[in-house]
Amino acid sequence: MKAHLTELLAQAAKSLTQNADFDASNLAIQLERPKNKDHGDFSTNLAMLLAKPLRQNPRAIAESLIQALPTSAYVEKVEIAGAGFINFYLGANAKQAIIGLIAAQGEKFGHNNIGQGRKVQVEFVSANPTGPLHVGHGRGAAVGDCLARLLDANGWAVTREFYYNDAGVQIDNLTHSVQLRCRGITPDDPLWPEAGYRGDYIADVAKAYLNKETIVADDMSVTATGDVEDAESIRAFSVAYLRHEQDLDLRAFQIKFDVFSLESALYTDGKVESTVQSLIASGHTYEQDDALWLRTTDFGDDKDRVMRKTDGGYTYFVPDVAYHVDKWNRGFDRVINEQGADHHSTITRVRAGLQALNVGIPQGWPDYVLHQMVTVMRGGEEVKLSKRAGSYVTLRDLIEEVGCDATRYFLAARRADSQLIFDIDLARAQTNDNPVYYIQYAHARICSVLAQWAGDASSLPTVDLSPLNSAHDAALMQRLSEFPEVVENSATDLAPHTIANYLKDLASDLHSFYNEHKILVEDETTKLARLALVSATQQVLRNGLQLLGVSAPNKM
RNA sequence: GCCCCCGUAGCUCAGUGGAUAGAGCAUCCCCCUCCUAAGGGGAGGGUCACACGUUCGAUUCGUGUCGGGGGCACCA
Repeated sequence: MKAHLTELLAQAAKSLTQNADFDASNLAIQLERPKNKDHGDFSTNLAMLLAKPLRQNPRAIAESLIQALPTSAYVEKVEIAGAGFINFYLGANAKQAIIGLIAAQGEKFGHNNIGQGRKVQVEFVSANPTGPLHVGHGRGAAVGDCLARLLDANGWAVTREFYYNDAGVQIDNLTHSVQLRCRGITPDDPLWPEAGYRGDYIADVAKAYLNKETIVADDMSVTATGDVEDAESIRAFSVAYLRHEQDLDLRAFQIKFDVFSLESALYTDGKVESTVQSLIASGHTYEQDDALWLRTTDFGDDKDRVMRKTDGGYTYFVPDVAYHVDKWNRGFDRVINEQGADHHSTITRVRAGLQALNVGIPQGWPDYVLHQMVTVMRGGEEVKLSKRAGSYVTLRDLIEEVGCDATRYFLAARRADSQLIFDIDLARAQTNDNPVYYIQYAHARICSVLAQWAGDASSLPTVDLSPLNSAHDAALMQRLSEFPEVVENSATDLAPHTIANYLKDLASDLHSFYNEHKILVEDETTKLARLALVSATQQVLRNGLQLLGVSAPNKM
């Protein structure tokens, strides 16, 4: 419908400007849905945009545009309003058409092929295997998974990837902590190192290690030797144990990854070394103070960065650059890294490293979506501690307390770049305070009506829709027709929260409609038309909830 | 000190160049002889942090100030 109106306007603008020395063909025609119902179904500011080049006042231009507008079977009325807005009022037939479209497309309604099957990788969570996942990882998981679902719905071939650092200082600390626990030393002992991990789960790892258990994680399997002196065995076992813990966290959150990437593999495969050699060959490096530096200031950084430390080891961003070269070589047209905002400083360095290599990677590749911190509240107070992890709230605690659906919804329903307050009491509430239940309830209500009707739903797409002429009918149909635009914009902006907002609005329209109109009425034509409308609504609620990874229950 | 994000109703948050700035909660008032009241309708509540610019038009863009958070190591 939008494309249809855009075409009408383009033709009008063309005929209007053909005598002026101004080319209207490359004019970006903006068509929006007015917030105010009195401003029609669609509105354009085209006349205002043409005011300057044509040197006429906007209202006069609007007048001429309307005169030049080709006739359309869908447009009922066109009006000029305000400073020169042109408002379109659609006929009932145009609005009702959406019901047939939804029925025909089913679970594909709202999807498009903008991605054209191109490869995109979404890297998210990427927690180091040093403990259970916490709320912050949960936010990354909810946002990242939803991004992946959105891109999929927009025609991209999506790979979900989890990268973890299984080498380096943090893992040394982990190994040491487990080893101490094996020897019976606890965190309250004076011998316990400052950098050691203090959570109770470290004791669980130690116990399992001493029992010579075998751990099978999603991407590895390790059996403990039980030898307290064997640091290498402890390291491998601890990493596997905690990776497995994280697998369980992710399973509880219903998130699956296609690929797990290990930092250590970048070293063993020689990818780090070859990246370093390429960087040296690029001429963007130099030696100073016994260290090797990358001149990241050539690419917009505020100071150069050390690549190889005086002790011979590489700094963290070097394997990170190697990892992204690997992503590029794997043929991803697009890469989106979903991370906590505390990793913000890596962006410039990784991109600088990739540009320095000069292998054709576009500037600004890869994309980043950074999420801000999560604060968990219960009973009006901040929750800071958990039994398992000690110093932070774990994702699994949260899922166990409020459920997977509510946790996913709340963590994905806010803009990623805003700080998020997670109110446990609200997320648990089984009342209309809680947007998750509000949306799911709309779906369940429809299911209930359809079940009581007990008719053949496959006959609904072809029924006479003419009884759908009330304001509530129109509002609901309009909302349904917006879904494809929401799915597209949400992916373009990498903003999954707009899906959550849309669903809340859709549920609201459904509840209003439901309250105003009885569906299972005597009059057969009216009944079938309303059933067709709620059936279409049910489909869109499902499709939307699917994008969030939230269930659509038939009963509540 | 420098960099990034945020600052919108009492609270949690949408909106991000356009026409009277929205929702939910909270407060107050209505609606179940009726398909799930986990619902609906209505009222009150805002100098869109502040200032100056750009624009026909700024909550939205730019600069600065003030708040909140995060990052500024040869840690990751």
